[in-house]
Amino acid sequence: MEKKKRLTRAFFARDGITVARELLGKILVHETPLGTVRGIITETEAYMGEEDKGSHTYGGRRTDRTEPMYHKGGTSYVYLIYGMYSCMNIAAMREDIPQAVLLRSVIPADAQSERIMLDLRLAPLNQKRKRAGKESNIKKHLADGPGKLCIAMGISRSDNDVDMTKSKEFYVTEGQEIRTEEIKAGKRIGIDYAGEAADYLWRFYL
DNA sequence: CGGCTGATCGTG
DNA sequence: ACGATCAGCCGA
Repeated sequence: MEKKKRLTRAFFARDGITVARELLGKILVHETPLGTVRGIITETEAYMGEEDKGSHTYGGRRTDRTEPMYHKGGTSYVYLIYGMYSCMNIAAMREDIPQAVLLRSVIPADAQSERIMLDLRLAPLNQKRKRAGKESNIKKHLADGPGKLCIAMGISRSDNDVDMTKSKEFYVTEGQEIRTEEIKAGKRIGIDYAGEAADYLWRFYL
């Protein structure tokens, strides 16, 4: 396993759009009970603080839930959505500036990660119904959505408000070089209520 | 592939 | 009440 450098505070202490673009190709690492999971980040969204109608912090909503967004760049923000899924974000900028990047999609960085992701993804489904044969379909959609990403990487609300520039279990490392022409931009997903902000091209993917 | 629906619960 | 969602199911 080649050694990759961990991303430092300086990386995250920039505006959310820059961090969102530059996180593409980087590797999210999480220590789980099943082993170390590494995912190459392939899709992100920027949430740009108190002026962004799409953001939880719009209008200065600094609450217990949104508090991690106000923390230093590199702080995790994991919240429960629709009562049953988690969404994983990393705060950008500095203390009191609540910009953040939603991680929407990763692909496994190695064979061990792929195996663990599959196990973690199958577990809840097996519980619901004794359905075999779903494996091939799950493999095609291992972590291609914010909820699926969290399940596949074993991320839950216990991973909220972690300083990812310091943690030994939860951090981001350098990955593969991405040329700017490989980065595509689109509208953010699932924020139709956000008025004109729903049309901003703040979603980035490879 | 695109569209629709039920599931489920912490937060404000 | 309401989601920064997902799986399952339907029809084309």
